[in-house]
Amino acid sequence: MNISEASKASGLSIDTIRFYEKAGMLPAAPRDRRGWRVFNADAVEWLRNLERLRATGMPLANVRRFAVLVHAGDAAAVSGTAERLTILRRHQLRLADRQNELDACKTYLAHKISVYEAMEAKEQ
Amino acid sequence: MNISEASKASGLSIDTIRFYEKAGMLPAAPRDRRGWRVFNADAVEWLRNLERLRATGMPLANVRRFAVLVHAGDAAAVSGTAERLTILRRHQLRLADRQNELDACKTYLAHKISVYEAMEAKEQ
DNA sequence: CGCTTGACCTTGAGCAACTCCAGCTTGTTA
DNA sequence: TAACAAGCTGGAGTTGCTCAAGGTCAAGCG
Repeated sequence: MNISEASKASGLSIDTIRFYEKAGMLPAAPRDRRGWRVFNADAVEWLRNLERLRATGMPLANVRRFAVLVHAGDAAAVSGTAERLTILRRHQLRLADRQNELDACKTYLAHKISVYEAMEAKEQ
Repeated sequence: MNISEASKASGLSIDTIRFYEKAGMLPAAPRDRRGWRVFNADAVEWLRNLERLRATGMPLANVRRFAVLVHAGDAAAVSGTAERLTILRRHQLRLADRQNELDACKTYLAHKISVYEAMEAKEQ
């Protein structure tokens, strides 16, 4: 799978994928003989995870730290479990905040839209 | 009400309020004799609206356009209703996307966290 | 009455996280 | 063999804040 397919499959733009690679958020993609990046199913799955975390506001620095822990060898796979849990649990809390913001905005929009609709109806 | 009180009441940082004023997203705040900005209840309510829209990802350019329409005179208050509705309805759609992203991430986190918890339990 | 303090002011630089662009390489297709 | 499509790199540009330096001014204290 090339980068444009990986982009479509993950929801990240091509530029963003290259940027993430350079930023150490994914293991450097292997290349074909032309020098093009090749993505397998695992790589794409990881891109999707990155997209989820970033879309919901996890800072790059945290995502990078999580990435390093996930892609480290077996030794780190053990020793880093606690830290990974910490990062993910902190993000769960952030999601709750986001949900509140979303709900507040939903309410605001519903209200304002009904006001403007009433104004339009009266004008006409 | 001074800027630090307005900041606490709206959830925007002091710097952000000044930045929004300069960016034309709020009517230039009146000043007291020292040159300090003064915010009344309406101004703070508007800051809260800005906070809701931005926290949920409306681009500055759209917020600014909405702000201009809202704070224009009576003539524009009539003629701009349709455009305001358009802006807000578009944002409602964006909220639905955000909700989906949030839910997807929630699921992912719940799954990953349970996996890591199982690993921790086994280690110990 | 002078001095310090604290909260605000402005201007401008810095930063995060992309996004876009110019110019180059390479397999394929006509 | 020339053109094309898709990728590559390095670097500049954009958005939306955030921070820092240096300045003003009313109020309180000695």
